[in-house]
Amino acid sequence: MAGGRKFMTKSGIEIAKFLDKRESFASAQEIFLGLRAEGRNFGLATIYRALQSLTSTGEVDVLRRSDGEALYRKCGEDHHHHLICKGCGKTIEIEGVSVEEWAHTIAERHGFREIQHSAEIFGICPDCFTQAEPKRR
Amino acid sequence: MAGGRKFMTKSGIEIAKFLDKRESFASAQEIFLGLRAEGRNFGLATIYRALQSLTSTGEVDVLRRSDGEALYRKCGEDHHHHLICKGCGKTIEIEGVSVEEWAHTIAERHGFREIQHSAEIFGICPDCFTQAEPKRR
DNA sequence: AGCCATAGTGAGAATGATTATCAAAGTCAT
DNA sequence: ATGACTTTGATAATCATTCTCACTATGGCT
Ligand SMILES: [Mn+2]
Ligand SMILES: [Mn+2]
Ligand SMILES: [Zn+2]
Ligand SMILES: [Zn+2]
Repeated sequence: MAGGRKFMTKSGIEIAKFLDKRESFASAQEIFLGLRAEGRNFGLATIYRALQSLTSTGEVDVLRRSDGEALYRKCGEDHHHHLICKGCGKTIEIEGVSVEEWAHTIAERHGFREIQHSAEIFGICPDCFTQAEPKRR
Repeated sequence: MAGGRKFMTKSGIEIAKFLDKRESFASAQEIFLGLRAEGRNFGLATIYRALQSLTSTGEVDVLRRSDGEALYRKCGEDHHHHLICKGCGKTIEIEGVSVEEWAHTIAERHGFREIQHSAEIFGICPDCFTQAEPKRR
């Protein structure tokens, strides 16, 4: 299901590596600044291009922040959902057999085909709950 | 859970009525043009303001299109999810006891508090599947 | 009716993420 | 090295959303 691995440019590989080191979702702008902070300057266009390529193959997951900005994360190969801390952004990959069944059952009941679904959980992680200050954004 | 009904301006009521007549999600821009087509001109600022108020009370649901644009819909009072046709936009409100349980279980297992969740299903409705041409966008 | 305080409106400017341009720089087989 | 092709990135263009702020509508009061 993880689309045929696509060719990746030199920059694309760097950007994928950068995402690999992050545990949380990051926006294109954050990636841009994060790489720059490491001394490696890429153009924004290059970053957006790489991100487009990476998401099209499923190598990178994307979701939308409440303000509409797109967030990217390098994830596991297989289908999964996310548990995300609203405080620090910590992200845990989760499975959801019951969700898969639910989506399938509902869709079938209404005669829908070519089904997709989204399901994410947001909350405050234990660290952020005890600490006054969340670690990061 | 449906927040204390908030005061609504005259324009806000009109905009809520407009959404009431629609079965699908609509963007702010579509609402703007739709109202204009009915001869009633509202400023975009007014529409965005009303939408903000309506979503804050939970009277109107909001979700993000894949391109990031926000979509709004007048929905039922109680908590629910959506089954949305990718062809015509037809939207069906669905319940998901199993999803509620899943979210709760996962969150508890990882010690997360203040839980929220999102879960939507997308597909092609029977009408759009048989017809060559989807009705609307 | 006339006056005044306050809330609501909307044209237009500002913001900010994303995309489009396109010329310059890199790659690579011959 | 030459030429064909790909990649890059500074910059401009888009476009949804928010911000400004002068103007209008409303409602209480005399
Ligand atoms: Mn799933
Ligand atoms: Mn639910
Ligand atoms: Zn946290
Ligand atoms: Zn349909």
